[in-house]
Amino acid sequence: MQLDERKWKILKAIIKTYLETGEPVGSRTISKYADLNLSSATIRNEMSDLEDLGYILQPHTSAGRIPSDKGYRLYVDQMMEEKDKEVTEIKEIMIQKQDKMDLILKEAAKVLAANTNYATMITTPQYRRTKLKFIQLSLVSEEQILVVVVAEGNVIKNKILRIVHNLDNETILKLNILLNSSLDGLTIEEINLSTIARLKVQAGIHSEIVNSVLDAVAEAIQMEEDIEIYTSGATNFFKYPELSDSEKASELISTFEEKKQLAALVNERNERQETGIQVYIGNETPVQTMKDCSVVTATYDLGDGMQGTIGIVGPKRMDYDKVISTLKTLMVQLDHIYHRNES
Amino acid sequence: MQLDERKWKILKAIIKTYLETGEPVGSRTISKYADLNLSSATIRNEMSDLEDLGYILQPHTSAGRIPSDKGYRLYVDQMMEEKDKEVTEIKEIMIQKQDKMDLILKEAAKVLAANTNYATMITTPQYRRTKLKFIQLSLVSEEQILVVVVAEGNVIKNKILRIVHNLDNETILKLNILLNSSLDGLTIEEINLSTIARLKVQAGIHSEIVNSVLDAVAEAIQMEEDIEIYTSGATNFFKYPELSDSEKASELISTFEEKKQLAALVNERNERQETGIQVYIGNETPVQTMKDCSVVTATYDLGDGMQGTIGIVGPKRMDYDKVISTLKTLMVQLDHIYHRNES
DNA sequence: TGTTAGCACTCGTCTTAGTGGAGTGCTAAC
DNA sequence: GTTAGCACTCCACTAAGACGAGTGCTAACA
Repeated sequence: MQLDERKWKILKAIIKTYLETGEPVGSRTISKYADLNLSSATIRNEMSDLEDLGYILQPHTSAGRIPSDKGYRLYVDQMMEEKDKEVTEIKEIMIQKQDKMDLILKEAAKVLAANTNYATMITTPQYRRTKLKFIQLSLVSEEQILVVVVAEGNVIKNKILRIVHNLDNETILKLNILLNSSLDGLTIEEINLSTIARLKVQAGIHSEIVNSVLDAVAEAIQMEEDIEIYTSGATNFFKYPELSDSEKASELISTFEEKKQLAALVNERNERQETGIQVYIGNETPVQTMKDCSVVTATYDLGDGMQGTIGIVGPKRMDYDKVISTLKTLMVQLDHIYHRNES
Repeated sequence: MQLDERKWKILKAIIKTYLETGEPVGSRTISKYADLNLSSATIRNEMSDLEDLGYILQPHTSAGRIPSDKGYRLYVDQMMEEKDKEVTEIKEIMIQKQDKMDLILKEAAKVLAANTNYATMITTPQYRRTKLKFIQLSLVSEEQILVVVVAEGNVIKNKILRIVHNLDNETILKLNILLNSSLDGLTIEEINLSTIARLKVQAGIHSEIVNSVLDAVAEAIQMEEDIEIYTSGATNFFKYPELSDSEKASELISTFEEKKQLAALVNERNERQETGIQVYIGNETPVQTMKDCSVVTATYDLGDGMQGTIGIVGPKRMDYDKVISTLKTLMVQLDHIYHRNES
């Protein structure tokens, strides 16, 4: 059996109604739908078919129907196609004077949560294949030197090193020049053993410092350790009865608090490359605790190979339509903000 | 009427039992207590007195008694006196190789939450009256300079400035020397208008850069904006039936997620200077949403005027004994860790 | 052949009444 | 001053019943 025009309309009506009410929807409710003009009995027949096809299901006999994961999936896929061009507007995010991306991201998570009434997460961008831009050593006190590493995209890392033998400013200057001239513009993969060996020879008696500096460099460019995940609106789960019983809510909120588990969502790289938006419904999610939820993730791209992920977690009866539009808008905005700060 | 020895013993027994079970405790339960040897009837009489005195109360007729805020308060005050010298041991916090205080604090919040089964929060240290140690300007690209400000306690701030007219390295060097010689060792209060005016005169045509740099300095030393609060174990609220109904739990967890409201706890500076530990019971708390909870805060002090706050939020029937011991131990540990990293 | 009205049936939810038990306060005796 | 005993209170739990939303099926209609 195929999904004809009418069945699709009915399915859509069921899903939409369920999204609003959160309760199983019956045939009479759907029969009142304007552009159908069918009696409840007819609807019942069609619903029975839709159930056989696996798009909807009954929580128990004599209850209405609710969409199955398969039903949601169809709905979402269909919708993504329709929405693909259109990008709606949401209010400009309030950006405080701080030009720090971190704060903006935190704010974005908050705004998103407030707007959608779902739980949200956002990661700091990951600097894949980022190049070194600048290294600076300075003598802070007699036995401490400060290492500052700037990578492409103005990612800055500091490290304080303890040193054994005294260094004078002139030596530091020389080391600075040496380091910058040897390493400038290289990616982490390009700094290999031979580069390092050459560096050490040139550094002479200060080769141990080179080691420490390289550690700092590695730390600065290495993303793994440094990826932060900001979350907001975890308590929104309480707004949806199907998720708000103690046990489920506790699990979900814990997951959000822990953050580590959320990394799984980030790392699942988007198969849906075209739009960068990925929807996981129910069991499709890589995070087990979210099996009763739907998760929508979007990848934002700031150029220079910097990418981050935004995610929204809510009940399966999520307003997919709005969520996807909002995410798209946000991605565009992040892009703007970033490039405005840049120039 | 005064609290005689026997009443005090009974009150303690009631509170202890209630701390464990979380349910109103009746006279028979207490009568079984070893070192009392009284019948339930006698206990009932005493309990009636204790109720008149306001130390315990009945949720409803024919239920057992639970401690009132006043009862908890007496219990806690008494206990703090007893525990004042003793500092117990808990397992060493796992410190990863990172020598960053931030990570340690996050970890500390987690360990504390896991250990106590309450929700915990910890603030990054606030750098009051911190002195400037070092300023470094460097040319990163043609129109960007990097400002690095190091304050006492090795707090490092970075800022990227955009510049209009080209600067050569020599000018930068001069500015560096100028800035460091004028500002080194000063606190934020000591950098006043006359200092700034003098600086600008000396900087000549580059006085606008001085402005930007001073902004960065202010930002680096200013604590307000920069105080981070890490939280952990917010879902522990679910473990205590009296806090776990949707509404209360949601409010509490929101408060923890928001973090802003938590600042109120931090800012209430400890009246109890001697130990640095402060206990708020029920309505005593400055945060309204926690009126059904108890809050224990401790101030840790890393020297150099750097202080932070650790807090634990749980049900009123909190294991005050353990919490206070644990907090004390943690404070000592933070101190150790910090000074080990320092030297 | 597709659509519809009608009806019996199912099953979850809400309400109500009833029961059991934990705990108290009071009184009288030791 | 302490204790045993008893009547009383009130919550928590359970079972039974009423209600209603929704279904599936059948028969009639266009």
